[in-house]
Amino acid sequence: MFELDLRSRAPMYEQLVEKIKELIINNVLKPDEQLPTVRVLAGELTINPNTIQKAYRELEHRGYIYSVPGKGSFVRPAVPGNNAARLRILEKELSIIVTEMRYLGAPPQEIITRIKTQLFKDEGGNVDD
Amino acid sequence: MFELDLRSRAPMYEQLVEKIKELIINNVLKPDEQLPTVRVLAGELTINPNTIQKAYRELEHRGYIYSVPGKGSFVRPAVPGNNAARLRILEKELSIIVTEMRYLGAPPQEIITRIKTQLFKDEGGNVDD
Amino acid sequence: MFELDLRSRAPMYEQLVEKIKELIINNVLKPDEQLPTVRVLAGELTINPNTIQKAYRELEHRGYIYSVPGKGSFVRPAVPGNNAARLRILEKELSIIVTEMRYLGAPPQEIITRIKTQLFKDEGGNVDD
Amino acid sequence: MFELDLRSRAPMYEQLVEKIKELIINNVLKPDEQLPTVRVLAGELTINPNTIQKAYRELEHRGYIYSVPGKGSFVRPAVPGNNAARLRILEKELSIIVTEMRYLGAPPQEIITRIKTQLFKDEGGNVDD
DNA sequence: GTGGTCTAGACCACG
DNA sequence: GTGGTCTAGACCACA
Repeated sequence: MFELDLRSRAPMYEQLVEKIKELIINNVLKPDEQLPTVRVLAGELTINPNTIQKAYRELEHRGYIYSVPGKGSFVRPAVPGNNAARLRILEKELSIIVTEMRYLGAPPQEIITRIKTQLFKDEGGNVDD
Repeated sequence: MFELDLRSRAPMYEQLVEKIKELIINNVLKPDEQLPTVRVLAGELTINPNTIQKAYRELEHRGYIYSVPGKGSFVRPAVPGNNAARLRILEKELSIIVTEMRYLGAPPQEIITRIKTQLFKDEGGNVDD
Repeated sequence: MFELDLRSRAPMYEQLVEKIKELIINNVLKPDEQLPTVRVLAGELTINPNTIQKAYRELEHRGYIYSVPGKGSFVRPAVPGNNAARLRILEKELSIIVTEMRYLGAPPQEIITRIKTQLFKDEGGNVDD
Repeated sequence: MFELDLRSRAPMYEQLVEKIKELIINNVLKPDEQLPTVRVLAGELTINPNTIQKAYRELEHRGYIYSVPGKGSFVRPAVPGNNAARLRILEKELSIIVTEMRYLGAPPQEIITRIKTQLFKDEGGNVDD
């Protein structure tokens, strides 16, 4: 289910957080769906349960999941408000990346097209301006 | 000139690398312009010269500056091409960010407009004089 | 295991880099094999751990090893391709050396034979034209 | 006449030594031909005369030129004996380079061809002594 | 006076 | 116990 890069400089719990966050964002893990338990996931990935625990705690702290003691961890449904702060950060990161791509010689039109494709990819095909 | 976040979990040399890279990309630091010397910058930021040197060395490895022993460190002019690998990484990062922004409820059209404005803001005029 | 020349003008970390690179290239250190830990090697060579770390970091930058924080450093398996730049440098160096050998009076045929023997020594022994 | 790379990490006097050695080896500078005086060369390259001086001293030490006080520096004719030590070093360097090229995926036959071309490139031409 | 190397010793995140 | 970060302070080659 998850593929971790043992060679990566990024700590494993961090990789786990990103992977799960991606699954939630891409709607692979549906709202209120239960995540694998710490023990099960630790068994599948053959890594320390503490590492899973840490990743789940981090995800909870960032608002992507919620834990019910004695039951498990579940995907927290997205709430379209209260994300202003996170969005500001993402906008800044996006801006930095775009600037660097341009600096490295990527054609601006190509960058735009790529973003559009990403934004509208499963919406019905309106990629026009 | 530079502001470092001492509380951040990112190491100081890494923060320095990102800051300087940004200045180069945004053409604040011009090609072949000399960077502050290791000792001067260490003095200004009141951190150890070795930390500055590590940041400069990293920037040199990544191709953004070059160091001439006994003279100083200078901005390496960008060479279009041979950046394919780096661009691929950036494209992936961009994809992930855009997906998350969409998930958090950011209006797609607004994202596009923002990027366009940024990309074409100094389209007509050359940035350096 | 490693012998460093303290009198050499080449910095110790650079000598280490070359030595280890040679061991990897000659398959003495196998792919994914763990290198001695920074502290162990520092102990054996009676030099500062930071010097070892610098060498390891340099090897990582050059793509010969990878480091997993908390686990150790390992030989990165060679990936054919993407080495064009490095190969161009080596070809130029080879050209310069051969030219000097010829200038110093080394018999050309002897040079060829030596290289052939080396290249095909573990391939079946075809040393013919 | 000479092109120095100011960006290179190699010290300028070292670059000078290599460049002049190459000219001698390739017979561009003939035996007993006079080299430019320190002052003239310093003027042409717009670098410090001390740097030229150091390069010439190094070349003399390595046996490629000889200096006549009050007259200038001259190319020392190659003596096909007494080069055994230098040749052994070059053979070792050659061996290392070939091994790395092979490791990086260069076809052995191509390496051989390259060396042969280099060795015999002006075989039929003038070998006057 | 510059960048570069090296040492000695401390602390931290990670698994 | 690992690699990684940072400090404080020393010495060297180079131009």
